[in-house]
Amino acid sequence: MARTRQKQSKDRHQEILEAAARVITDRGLAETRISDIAERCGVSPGLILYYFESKDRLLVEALTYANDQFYLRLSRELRRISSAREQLDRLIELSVPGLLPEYERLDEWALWIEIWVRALRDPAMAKEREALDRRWRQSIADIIREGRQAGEFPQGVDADDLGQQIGAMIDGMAIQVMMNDTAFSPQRMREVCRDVAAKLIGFSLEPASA
Amino acid sequence: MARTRQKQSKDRHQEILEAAARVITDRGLAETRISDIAERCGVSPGLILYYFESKDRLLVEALTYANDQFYLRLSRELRRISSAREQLDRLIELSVPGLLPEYERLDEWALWIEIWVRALRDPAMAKEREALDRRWRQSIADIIREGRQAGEFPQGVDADDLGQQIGAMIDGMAIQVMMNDTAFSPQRMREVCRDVAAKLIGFSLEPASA
DNA sequence: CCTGACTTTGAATCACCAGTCAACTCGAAC
DNA sequence: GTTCGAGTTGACTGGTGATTCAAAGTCAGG
Repeated sequence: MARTRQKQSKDRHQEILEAAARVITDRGLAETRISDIAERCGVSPGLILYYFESKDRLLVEALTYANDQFYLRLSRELRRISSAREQLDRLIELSVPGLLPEYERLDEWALWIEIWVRALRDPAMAKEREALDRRWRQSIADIIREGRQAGEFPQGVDADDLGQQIGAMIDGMAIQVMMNDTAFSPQRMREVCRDVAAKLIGFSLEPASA
Repeated sequence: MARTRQKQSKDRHQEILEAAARVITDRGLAETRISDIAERCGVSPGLILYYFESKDRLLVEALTYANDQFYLRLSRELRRISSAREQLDRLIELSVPGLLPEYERLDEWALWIEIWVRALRDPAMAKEREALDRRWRQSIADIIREGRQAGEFPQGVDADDLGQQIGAMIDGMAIQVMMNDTAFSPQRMREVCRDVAAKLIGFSLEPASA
């Protein structure tokens, strides 16, 4: 059946993307060879280029794919939480590098930095990056809007602006944590992020929960 | 004279570092060839490796060198300003990518991202990065301490913690601005940074100056 | 069983580039 | 003016890795 073939082909496609993301995480974009990806899939190097036009395109797709996965997981989780406060907490938790080892997931942040570098010079990557980033900031802004509607958060600064500010803060701190485990621990990042987010949005943390 | 030789040699050393930083800014670390650097210096490729043990060491030194230059410029400027408020403003101005074209300087931030990527896997780079970053956050914390001593800023959160928070915010926003000129302009970043910094430190901006 | 399209292989090609090296230049010291 | 050695050149080497390709394998449908 054409269907079977198509499905098989699609699986392989995805399999390669996953392997690529994994290799990039482990070795870095610069040290990623097609043969590494092939090895990880248990196939020959030639096959990689049978499924992808070029190494470059594959890499961009892989970076995008990995970030998509993260986003899907994030929004699936948030959908289950009703309180905006708790949504925000969870979003922060999921965004702190290395805080939740149970996930055994790729280091999303290492991939983000690779995306940034590449986006500086590769227009295709730049475009993808913008979409990914917009979506991410949107999630934050949506939580704030919901929280306001529910009366959990006060009115105030434009929600999209806050999304941008809180997003920037998370990005900046994630870099520190990722680079420099000792001076700035994941736990500390979580605390500070909650704190600053509260201050920016304008609600106060219960003294007990700090 | 030995002196002359030594000086000449030192100039060449620095000349190569500058050329390297320039090439990295233009083409990105991944696309930087020894021959590009040589060409920029107007010398032959062989000479580059006469002065530097290997390409890798040269690149790390060049990234460090460029950041040093930025820091020196920054602290030279800040030393001339007595008001902490104005020091903070100036620090923000100098940190916003592309805000002050008159400098015609390298894009420091593009280099920072390269530093981050490399620091993820190269211990030598990681060490340099940490020192550079510490110094940078220190500058912010020092401004806050001075401002408090002078009564310009209220007492409050630990100055080093604030340095970390404000530093992270600047990092995060700089990334956005650098990547995405349209959605977040340098001017806007300056405003937002001042705003958020004021909120975090706990002073209020005069309505007139906004 | 055959056939033909899709998948997979791995050897061959091709370009590129870091690093080496033998030779050359040239100013300084004597 | 001769020697010395740092500075400089650019051709060469060696290795690497993306991409190509012809051949082989697989499998669904007839």
